[in-house]
Amino acid sequence: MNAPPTSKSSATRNRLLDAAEQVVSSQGASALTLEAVAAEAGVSKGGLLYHFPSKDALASALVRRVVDGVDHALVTASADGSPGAFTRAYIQVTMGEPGHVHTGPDSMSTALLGALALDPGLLAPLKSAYERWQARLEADGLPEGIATLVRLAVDGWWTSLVLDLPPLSGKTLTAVRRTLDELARG
Amino acid sequence: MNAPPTSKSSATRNRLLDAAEQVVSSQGASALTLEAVAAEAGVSKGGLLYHFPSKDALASALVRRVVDGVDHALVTASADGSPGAFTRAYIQVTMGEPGHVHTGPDSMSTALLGALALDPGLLAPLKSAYERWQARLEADGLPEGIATLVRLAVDGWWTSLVLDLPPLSGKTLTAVRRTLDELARG
DNA sequence: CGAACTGTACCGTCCAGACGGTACAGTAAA
DNA sequence: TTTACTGTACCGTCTGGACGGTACAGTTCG
Repeated sequence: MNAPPTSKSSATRNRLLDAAEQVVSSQGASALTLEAVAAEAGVSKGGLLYHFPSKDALASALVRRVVDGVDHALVTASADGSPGAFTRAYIQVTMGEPGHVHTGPDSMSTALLGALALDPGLLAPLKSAYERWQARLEADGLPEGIATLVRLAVDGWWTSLVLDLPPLSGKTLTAVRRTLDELARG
Repeated sequence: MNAPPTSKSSATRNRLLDAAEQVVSSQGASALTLEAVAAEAGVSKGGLLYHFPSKDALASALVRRVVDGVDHALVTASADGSPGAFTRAYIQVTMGEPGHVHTGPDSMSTALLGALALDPGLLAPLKSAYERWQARLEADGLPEGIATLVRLAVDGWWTSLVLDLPPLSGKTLTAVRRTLDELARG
C-alpha cells in the first residue's frame, strides 16, 4: 500500500516519525503540523508529503509503529509460557526494569496522544491490539481479574507519564512495582 | 475574578461547558472549536466569547470544573476516616458503584482530553490536584504502595474509557472491582 | 411615577493568519 | 533512468478573536 521500504527511504521515514513524536511531546498535540514535523526532521514539507501523503497517513503510521513495537517486545518478553508470563511481560515492556523504571513519556504515549487529538478513528489498530493483549492476559493462568488489574495499573502508570502528572516517590514506586510483580507471579 | 454568578449567567456558562464536553466526546478533541461549542450550546459565537474570552479560558474552565467536582465528591465520599477510606472513595468516585460501573467516557475524561490537545499547560490544576490526592492516598493507612496501586488501576480504567478501548467483560470487571475493594479494605 | 442611565447578556459580521494539500521544476545519487 | 528527495509558490478553508450593535432588566433620581 505504501512505497517499498528501501533502506534510505525507510530511514527518512523513521526520522519523520521520530520528529512527529518529538513535536507532540515537546509542544503538545495541537502543534502537530506538517511543517513543524518536516522542520524537526530536517526535511522539506514536500519531502514529508512524499512519504506521507496526508496528515492522517502520518498519524496512522505513528500508531502502527508503536503498536508493532510493543507487540514485538511482548512476544519476546513472554517467551517462557509459565503462568503469569505474559502479565509480567506487560509490566516490563511498559514500565521498564524494576529499579530502573521509565520516568518520562515514552514514544507510545506521545504517539497515541497525537493520533487521538487528530482523529480518534486512528486508534483502531491500538484497539485491536488491546483486544489481543486482553485475551492473552485473561488466559495467563492467574486468578480471575488479577492480570487485568495489573494491566489497568500499568496503563494508569503510563497515563500518568503522558499527562505529566507529579511523579511518584521512589519508595512508593518500588513498592508498587514489587506488588505488581507479586500479583503477576503465577 | 469573574462576573458574579447571577443565575442566568451561570446557567449558560455551564451549558457551554457541557457543550464543549459533548463536542470533544462525540467528535474528538480536534473538533473543539468555538463555533462548534457555541452551536452545540445553542448560543452564538459572540455569546460564547462573552463568557469565555478565549479558547484557552474555555478549556481552562473545563479542567477546573472537573477537578472541583471530583475534589468535592472525594471529600464527601471519604468522610469516614477509617484506614483505606480515601482509597475506597477514589475507586467509587471514578468507577461508580460496584455492579453498576461507568461504561462510557465521563466528563472527566473528555474535558481533560480537550485541554490536553489544546495546550498541556492547561492541566496545571489537575496536576496540583493529583499532588493532593496522592498525598492523601499514601497517608490512608494501607500497606505501602497499595493505595497507589489502586489509584493507578483506577486511572488505567478511565484511560481505557477515554481511548474507547475494547470494554472488559462483565465477569472480568466485577472481579477487578472486587479485588480493588479488597486491597482498599483497611 | 417616569425619564435617564447602567450593566448584563447576548448576536452577527468581519478579518488576518494558519493549516492541509497541490503543483511543479529541479537535483543528486545509484 | 529511476528513486528520493528539495524548494517554492500557491489555493481554499477554517479558526480564533476583535468589534459594533442590540435587547432588556434594574436602579437612580427628579
